[in-house]
This record gives sequence, structure tokens and C-alpha cells, in this order.
Amino acid sequence: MTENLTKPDAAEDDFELANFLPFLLNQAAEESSLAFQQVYKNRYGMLRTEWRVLFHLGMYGQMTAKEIGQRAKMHKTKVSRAVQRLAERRFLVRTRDAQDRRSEHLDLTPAGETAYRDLRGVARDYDIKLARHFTSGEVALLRAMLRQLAGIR
Amino acid sequence: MTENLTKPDAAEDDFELANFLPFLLNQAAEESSLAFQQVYKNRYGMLRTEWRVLFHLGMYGQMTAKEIGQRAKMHKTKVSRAVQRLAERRFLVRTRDAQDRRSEHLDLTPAGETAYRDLRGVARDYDIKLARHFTSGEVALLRAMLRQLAGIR
DNA sequence: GCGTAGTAGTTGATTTTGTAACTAACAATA
DNA sequence: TATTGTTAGTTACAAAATCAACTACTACGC
Repeated sequence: MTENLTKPDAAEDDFELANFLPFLLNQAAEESSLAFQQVYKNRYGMLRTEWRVLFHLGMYGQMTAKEIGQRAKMHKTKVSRAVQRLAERRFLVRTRDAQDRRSEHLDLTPAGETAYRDLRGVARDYDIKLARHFTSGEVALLRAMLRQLAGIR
Repeated sequence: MTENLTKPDAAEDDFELANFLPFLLNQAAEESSLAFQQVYKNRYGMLRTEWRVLFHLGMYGQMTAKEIGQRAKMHKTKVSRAVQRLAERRFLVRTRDAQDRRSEHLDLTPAGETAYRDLRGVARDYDIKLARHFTSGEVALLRAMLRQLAGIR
């Protein structure tokens, strides 16, 4: 059958879905998140949003919900709900700012610190495992490109 | 704001959240999907799942829901619902397979073809725009690495 | 002070996803 | 033919994401 009658552009066009960067990025992101997701889910009953908040606090110390939202590019309602659940489970504590009583400072509890350190170890191992597929130069370039695409300047 | 004042291990440890590949991949995927998402959402009221189904049919011609699910790594319920909505909006038609009446063949309608061609054009332009940040060698390497990470062998 | 505008964070309604159970059909086999 | 197992796709219900409206507060202008 003449393919060209029904889809004239398809043959002439070099565009391939499998090369479309947003598609590829999403596939890679989903696949690479999966194994790690199992860990924080099964080990601590956390969602991705909660893990991100935990990691930001563990990594950078005391932060407000707003700061976390900016850094992690999470919407404030996502952050709010993640913080709520982490507070319920005693992974963090909230303290109102004395100067500006709208905002509150978030700190990990010892339990939160422990979970953070545990998960950070898992994350580091997993990252190394992912990077092993490539040379260190390739990985460095990949990270730089991803940072650029993510708009992290 | 305040950086790593409070965290003693953070300095000793070379692990950085901002370098964690699943995190970076997710950020890049989300950010790079955003602008394109606006197009298929605003122009055709489609969700990401629907766009993916549309693209697969436009790209590869007649397929079953199962085949789309395998190619796009979408769960069958996602595919099922996307197909349902695309059928309601008359972007595709379903025909039962005569030999195996469990499965059905999906084909784009003329309206579906039109939407597909339109969106493919947008996607191609957008892809080129994204790739312009890098050399063609870098982009080729990026695509190869993403494919590997996505488990597409 | 008082009024207005803006911000940090929360809540509620709606939409979308995820998980499991389900229907209908096929296949093999006794 | 009946039995058991498997598969394509759907549906129901719970979990989660999204968006808009909301509360409590701060800051500015008068």
C-alpha cells in the first residue's frame, strides 16, 4: 500500500516520537525514580512530595515551606500537605517565625534526621548505580544538560 | 537564604540533592514538558495520556491499546481511559478484531490526523528549540543516555 | 490609626491517577 | 463439553494532584 497517500508528511519528516526530548525525559525520569520510590514508600510510607521535603530539610537545614517550594519547584499546596504529613509522623517540627508570624520554620526531628540519613545513603548508592552505565565525563555532561533543561541557573 | 549552616555531615558528604539523577531528570522532564503541555491542553483539551496515544497512532498507524501501552510504557487503565476520551471527542475510532474479539484496533479519524499533524509540528519546533542550547553531538549523547536510562534497548 | 494590597500557608471542590477486581473472550486439555 | 488458565480491556473505589478560594498576617499609603 502506498503509505504516502494517507500520511504524506510521515515519510518525509524526520521527527520521531522516541527522540522527542520531553517524552524521553519523562520516560527516563519515571523509570529511574521507580526503584528508589519503592524504598521511601515501603520503608517510611512516604510520598514523593514528602521525600523531597525531607531531603531539602536534611540537605540544607531549617527552611520555610516557601523556600522548599522555590527550590524544589513544588506548588505550595503540595508542600503544605507534605509538611503536614511529615509533622504528623513526627519527622519534622514547625516553629512560627517571631518577626513574621505567617511563616514557619521547619526542622527535622531526630527521627527525621535518621530517615534522611538512611534515604540519602540509598539515594547515593542508587545514583552511583545509575551512573555506572556511563563514563564520568558523560555523566557530568548529562547532569549539566539536565540542569540547564530544568532551568536551574 | 541561609545555606548549609546547620548540617555537619552535609559538608563531609559529596552527595548533593541537586545532582541526584532521578531528581534532576524529574525537574528537567517537568520543566521541558510544560510549554508543550500548554499547547495540547489549550488547543485540544487533551491530557498527557491522550496526547501520547494520539502520537503513537499518528506515528505508527493502527495499533491496539495493548501495543500502545507497551510502547509508551503506560498502564492499561491509563490507555483505556485516554482511548475512551479520544473516542468521545472523535479523534479516533475503534474496531474489534475479527479473529480475537477481545482486542480492538484503533485508528485516527481525519480530525485526529489533523490534530496529530498540528501537534507534531509544534513538537518538532519545540524539540529543536530545546536542542538549541547544546551542540548536536551533545544532544545525540543526551538522547542515547536517556534512552538507556528509560530502559529502551 | 484605617484602608488597601500583598504574602505564607491552609482548606475544599474537582480532576486525575493508581490498584484491584471485574467482564468477556480465547486456548488448552481432559 | 466442562475446567482451568490466560489475556484485552473496563470499572469501581481509594489515593493524590490541581486550582481556586480562603484565613491570618504584614506592609504600605494616607
